Amino acid sequence: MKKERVRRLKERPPKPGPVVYWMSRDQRADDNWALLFSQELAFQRKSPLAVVFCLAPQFLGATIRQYGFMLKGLKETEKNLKDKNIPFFLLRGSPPEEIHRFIAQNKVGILVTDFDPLRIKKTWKKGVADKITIPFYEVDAHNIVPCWLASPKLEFAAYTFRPKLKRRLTEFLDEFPKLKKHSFPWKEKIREIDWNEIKKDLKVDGNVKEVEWIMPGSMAAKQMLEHFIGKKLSSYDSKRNDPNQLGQSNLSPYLHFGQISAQRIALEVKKAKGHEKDKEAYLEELLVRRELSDNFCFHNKDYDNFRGFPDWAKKTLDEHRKDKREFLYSLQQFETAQTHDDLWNAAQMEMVKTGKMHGYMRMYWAKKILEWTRSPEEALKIAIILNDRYELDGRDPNGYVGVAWSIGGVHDRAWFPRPVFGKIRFMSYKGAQSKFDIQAYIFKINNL
DNA sequence: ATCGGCTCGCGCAA
DNA sequence: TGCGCGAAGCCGAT
Repeated sequence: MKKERVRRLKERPPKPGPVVYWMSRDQRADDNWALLFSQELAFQRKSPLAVVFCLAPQFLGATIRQYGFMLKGLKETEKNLKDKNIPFFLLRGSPPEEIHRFIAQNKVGILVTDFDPLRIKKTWKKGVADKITIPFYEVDAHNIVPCWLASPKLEFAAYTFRPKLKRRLTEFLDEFPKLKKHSFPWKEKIREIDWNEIKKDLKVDGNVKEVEWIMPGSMAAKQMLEHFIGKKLSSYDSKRNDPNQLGQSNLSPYLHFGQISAQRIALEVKKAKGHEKDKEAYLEELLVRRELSDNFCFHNKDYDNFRGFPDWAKKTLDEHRKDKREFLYSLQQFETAQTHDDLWNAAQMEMVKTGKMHGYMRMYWAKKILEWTRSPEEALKIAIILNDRYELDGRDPNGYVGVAWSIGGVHDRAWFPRPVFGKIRFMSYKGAQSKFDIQAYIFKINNL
């Protein structure tokens, strides 16, 4: 495995004792560079290896919808790891404290974790690094080209990022080695995890129900990928922006929880039969836009607030603060889909009912929140609250960048000015009408 | 249906 | 310093 996928978070001489992978963003046993690196270290040292996941009692407003999806995926991962003689421990509580406690109790020699650009994860890792006295590594198991290598700075747009990413892609888009059976057994007794009890014990919002149209876990993710390649890829370019066509890959919930690796998807799509145009359209989204989202959050501490917008966008939004808003809605009115716009309401209901709004509608939805609230700050806040509450793939760099693109011109350019939006790109009901059958979409959502 | 204008700033060529 | 062009558009003219 390429050593460039690994960074040191803490330099200390290694101690004897097991290698532990603190799994967080990449919740899978297969195709996981952080786990593969951990096993490589453990074999070199002839030491036991374990995977640890720390379940935070609450996480950025997540509900049972997301926790349920995650826990079922983790249960499967526990089994896949067990098949390789790698124990899986589920801790509960504040991650810095619990990880530190685990390391001390089990006399761990080296700690490895996966990469995540979000603020809360950085804080957790810093908390752990400050407490421990062993080497601590971070592996980018989520991106194909490690985030810190793809570009050393905040990229202005996709066109500035694309050539940098592509230059590195041939080098990093390689096959995964197989996870091996681990031959140095864990010494202590391994307690069975009672998954039902853990779910019952959660103190998260139970009002946003779990969804049934998509099955959680790595196995289901692979089936979804096969289905996408077999049935949808060949018309991806023409169908993906029509909310009435089932043209999207539906892989984002799995990608968000790391139940499948983007690198695996890219390898399979490249191998697949089909037109280059469709493959390229999909790979553009999977690679360039996804990894650009990590770039944005990694290099911009204000990735989820107004200060993170580009200067031209802040300036133009400031100049239009006093513009008259034709409609004004509260969070509660948005949440319950009580606007005057039947298309907007349908998009909101799609998200509430299924946990996944169509990609085209996500743009329209967020831009209308800007149009119908008192300030861009309020709009951004409402969009993030709703996205994180209902979307299976909420709390993801992709989500933050999506609303920042819609409301704050991030990775976009200036357009002809108009009220409220200023030079931020506008989208209209009429425009949607010219692209797809709005009534058919509304009908479909009402009948879910 | 299709086209041009609208507008900003990065990155590269000169 | 100039120039081409970009993550998904809109609008009005033809």
